[in-house]
Amino acid sequence: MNIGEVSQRTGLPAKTIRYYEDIDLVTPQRAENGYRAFRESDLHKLTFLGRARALGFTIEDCRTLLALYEDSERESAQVKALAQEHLHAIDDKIAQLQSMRATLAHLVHACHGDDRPDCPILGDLAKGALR
Amino acid sequence: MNIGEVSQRTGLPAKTIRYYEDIDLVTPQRAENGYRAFRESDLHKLTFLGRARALGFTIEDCRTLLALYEDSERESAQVKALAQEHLHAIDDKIAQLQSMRATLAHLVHACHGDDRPDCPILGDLAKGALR
DNA sequence: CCTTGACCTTCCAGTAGCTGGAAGCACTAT
DNA sequence: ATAGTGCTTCCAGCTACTGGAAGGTCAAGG
Repeated sequence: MNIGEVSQRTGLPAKTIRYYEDIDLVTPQRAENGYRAFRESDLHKLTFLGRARALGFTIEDCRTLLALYEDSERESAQVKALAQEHLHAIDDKIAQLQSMRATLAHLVHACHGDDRPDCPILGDLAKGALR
Repeated sequence: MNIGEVSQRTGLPAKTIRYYEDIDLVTPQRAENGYRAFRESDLHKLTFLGRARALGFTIEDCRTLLALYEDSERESAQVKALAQEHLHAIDDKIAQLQSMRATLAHLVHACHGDDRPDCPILGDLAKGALR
């Protein structure tokens, strides 16, 4: 299977797939013409990676998950721990964004947004500044 | 005012302040010894930048906001539009994270997380893969 | 006067995770 | 033979910093 087909079937850009090879997440074989020759197992790994990335796992997390995935001796507790940690990170991020959102929404609401220059948004950003 | 004091008073790392000078967000004067000499107005700009960044505005947004801040002829509508656009971006991000969170929470919940290898988290990530 | 230590300077490199583009070979169809 | 697509490698760039090395400057203490 050439990279184009893999790209189509996984939904990952070819560039990304090459990059994943570069950082040793997949190691496709090579055809005689120098083209990458992907096996089904490579396709599965890439699908796996695509999903894990879509869930927001970092590349390094993905590497770990992939290793666990390939390790039939793994303890599911390890996977769960990693996922849970990531879940907390997501929660933190959501909380942070929501706090930003609240402040910003308040400011946007307060700004009349017309052709005059006075603007509570800028006012708030400059708070603490004398001018 | 030297960079150390500015750093303390704005809460921004000195490195960041130098970086902001590098990309022309602030242009402090120089003392004879080559040290950066910040005026009050630089401090205000940096405070402004710190707050805008804390609200998640990109550096380029900050540049625009700063220009509007300094422009007494501005129309507040421009500021409001920028803020609103950013608000939408934040909403999108929150929605995306919440969707991730839901999926992940479900998987975490489903995984018993013990010393056995079977793990619905890995199972789901591999979905579509035969193995 | 000299040294120590804190503070400042510049410059280079690296972070995460790709993405774009150039130059050039391989393959397919006409 | 040629055109067009797909593949290859390599280099650079993106965001917004951050870390570290090598070295100049300044104030205080002995």
